Amino acid sequence: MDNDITVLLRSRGFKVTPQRLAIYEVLYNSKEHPSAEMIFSRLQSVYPTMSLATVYKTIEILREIGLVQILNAGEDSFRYDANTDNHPHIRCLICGRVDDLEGVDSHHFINMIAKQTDYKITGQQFYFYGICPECQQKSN
Amino acid sequence: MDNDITVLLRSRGFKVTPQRLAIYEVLYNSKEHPSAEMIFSRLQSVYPTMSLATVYKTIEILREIGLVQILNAGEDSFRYDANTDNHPHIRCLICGRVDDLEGVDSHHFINMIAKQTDYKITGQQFYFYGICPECQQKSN
DNA sequence: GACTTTTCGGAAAATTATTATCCGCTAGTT
DNA sequence: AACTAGCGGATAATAATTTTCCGAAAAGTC
Ligand SMILES: [Mn+2]
Ligand SMILES: [Mn+2]
Ligand SMILES: [Zn+2]
Ligand SMILES: [Zn+2]
Repeated sequence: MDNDITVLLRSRGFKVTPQRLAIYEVLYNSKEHPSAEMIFSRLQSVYPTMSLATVYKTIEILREIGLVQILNAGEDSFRYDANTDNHPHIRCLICGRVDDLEGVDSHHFINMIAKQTDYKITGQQFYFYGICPECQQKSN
Repeated sequence: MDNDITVLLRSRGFKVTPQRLAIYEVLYNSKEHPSAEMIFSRLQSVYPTMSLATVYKTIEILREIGLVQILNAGEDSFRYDANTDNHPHIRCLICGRVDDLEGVDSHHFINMIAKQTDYKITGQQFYFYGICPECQQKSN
């Protein structure tokens, strides 16, 4: 994985830097769809001088080379995901966590839509919201 | 319709003003899911002194009383819709227009998701992107 | 390894959609 | 007509993201 990103960056004319590797590693090892701020603070101890702008600039490069996707879960900031497969997400309206919706096959639904529109569909995002298991328990 | 909103506003303790009626009317008579800025400039000629802040404040009230829904089509600003049914939207990546996807039945898909997650689902947004018929023609 | 070129990271300022504040004014009630 | 809670407009504030600028670091060349 560390090799994948190194090769990819270089082949696309981007330099390989510790910051870029570190930011990707946070995303790659996380299932919580961190925001720029979350990535930034997670790396504070390792890279105390890192700028938030570096996080944003790096994410844009990672998106460009196809290593991350940008999620808009209806919050005031974006979330980022190293899983670039198009998969649906769900956000808890109480604690704010954003999770994957596992094991969902959207193909049938998407094909149905494609047949009913004159648009040429190139992508889609499905966002659900609700209450996560933990928050359901707490409210009982 | 003009009566509906008047009654609704008053019954919820909001005053009925020309600006509020005008903003709702723009949304009600539009199929293009205008942003705050679009609503604002459409009303410039009729209400030259209207503030953009008034548009935002009014939209929030309209949302609160259930007359509009807020759409996040992945742009840098929100879109607003007087059709408060939960229905999918599609945005053209070339010209930027946001359209309804008509005649789509999402119930089966949503029920399938609901069965596969431990979340209690309370809502969802389906957002597609692609190329609209007009832009497809132009690129030929 | 030294030299050169190109791109980068960090700090700071800029941008921009949206929200908050403040105050004279208006809608709705009596 | 008078009263008052809520409003509209101007303006400032907020906050996520983007841009700018420059010394520094990475990759290519010898
Ligand atoms: Mn995900
Ligand atoms: Mn719509
Ligand atoms: Zn929760
Ligand atoms: Zn188009």
